[in-house]
Amino acid sequence: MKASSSDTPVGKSADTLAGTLADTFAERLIAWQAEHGRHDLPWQNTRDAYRIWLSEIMLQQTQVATVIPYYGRFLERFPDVAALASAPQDDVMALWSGLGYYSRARNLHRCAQVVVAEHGGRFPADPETLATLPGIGRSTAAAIAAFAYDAHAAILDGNVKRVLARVFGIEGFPGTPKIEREMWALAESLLPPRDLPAYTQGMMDLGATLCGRGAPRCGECPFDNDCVAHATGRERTLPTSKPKKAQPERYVDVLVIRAGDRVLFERRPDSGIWGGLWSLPELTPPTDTRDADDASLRARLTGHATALGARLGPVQSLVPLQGLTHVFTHFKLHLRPWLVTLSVNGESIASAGDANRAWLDGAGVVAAGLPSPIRKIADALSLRASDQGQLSLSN
DNA sequence: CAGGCGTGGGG
DNA sequence: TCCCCAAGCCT
Repeated sequence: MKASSSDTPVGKSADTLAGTLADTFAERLIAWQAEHGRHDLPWQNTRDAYRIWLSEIMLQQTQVATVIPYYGRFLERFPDVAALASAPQDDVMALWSGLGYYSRARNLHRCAQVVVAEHGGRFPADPETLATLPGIGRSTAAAIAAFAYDAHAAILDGNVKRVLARVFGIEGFPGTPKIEREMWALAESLLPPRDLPAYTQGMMDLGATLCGRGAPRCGECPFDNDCVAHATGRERTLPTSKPKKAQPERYVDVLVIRAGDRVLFERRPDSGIWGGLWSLPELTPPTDTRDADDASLRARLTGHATALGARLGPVQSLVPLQGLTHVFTHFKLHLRPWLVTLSVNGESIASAGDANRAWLDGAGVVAAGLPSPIRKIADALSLRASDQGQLSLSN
C-alpha cells in the first residue's frame, strides 16, 4: 500500500511504477482473498478435479448465480467422470438445456470419455495436457490445474482482464490478440510462488465483486491508489469496451406439428446454433421477411408438414401462434410458430420417429434438451392444454 | 484470425 | 427499452 507515487523518484517511468506494484501484487491479493473473497461456492472446498472441471466449463461466459442450480442437478445425475462418460448425449444435453453455448455440453461429454479412455479416469495434472482436452482452453486448464493440483499457471478470464486493465492501466480492447498477449504475459509474471488456489480465486473474486463492471468500490480495494485506473480517474473507461457492430435479424417459421397428444421435434446438427439440441422443424429456406401470412407461405408450410407427417395423416388445420423474438449475442431471431394439426389415422405415433426425429408428448418435452425459446413455445402449448383439456389453440 | 456460439442479469 | 457482457473455446 506504500508503493505509491510519493516513493517514486520524479521522472521514473510508468513501467517502473508498475514493477513496484507487481512485486507485492500477489501477496496483497491473497491476503484480501482470505479476508473478503468467496469461500463457500458449491465448487469450492474440494480437490476433486471432476467437480472443479465441471464448474469451470459451466462458468465459461456464464455468471455464478446462473450456474449454481445447473451445477447441483448435473452432479446429482453424474456424480463422477465415469458416470458422465457412459451417459447418452441426450441426457447430457437435457441437463444443459437453458444454460446456453451448447458446444460446451458436447465437448464436456467427449472430454469425459477421453479422460476415461486415455487417462485412466483421472484428469491430468499439468495445464498443457489439460488444454488438449475438448472444451478446455488455456485459461480453463490453468484454473483446473491450480485448484485441483496447485499448479503454477495463470488464468485470463473476464475478471482478470478487467483487474489487469485497471490496476496496470492497459488500454485497448482485451479481446484483440495484441492486448491478450500482453495480458497473458503480465498474468504469468504476477504469479506467486505458492498459494495458487487462493491467488487464482482472488483474481476472480476481486473482478467479480469490488472491481466489477459497474461501479467499482475502489475504497475497499487492496490496490486503491496503486491502481492506475483509480489514480487517473479511468475506472469507468477501463477496460476498453468491445467495438460494437450492427447485428443482423433473422425470421424463421417453425412448425408445431401435432398428431394426437404428440408434437414432432428434430435434432439439430452439432454445428451451428443450438447444436445437438432438440428443436421444432424449421421452414427452409427461410422467408427472411416479416410478412407472416400469405397464401404461398401457408402452402409451403402445409407442404413441409405434409412431408414430415405423411405416415400419420393429412394436415387438418394450420394456425399461426404467438410469435416471439429471441436476442442472441450476434443476431436477433424472430420465431413464428405455426400449429399444424394432423388428423391421425394410425396409432403408433410414438414410434414414428428416428435418431433425429421424435414425436414427444408432454413428459417427453419436459425431459428433452430444448433451446430456451423453443421451450417457451412448448410451455405455452401445454399451458393451454391443461386449461382446456386439449391442445386446441387460437393465437 | 475474426467470427460463431446462448442466455439472463444489471445499469 | 436498450446495451453491455459474464470463470472462453473452437474453427
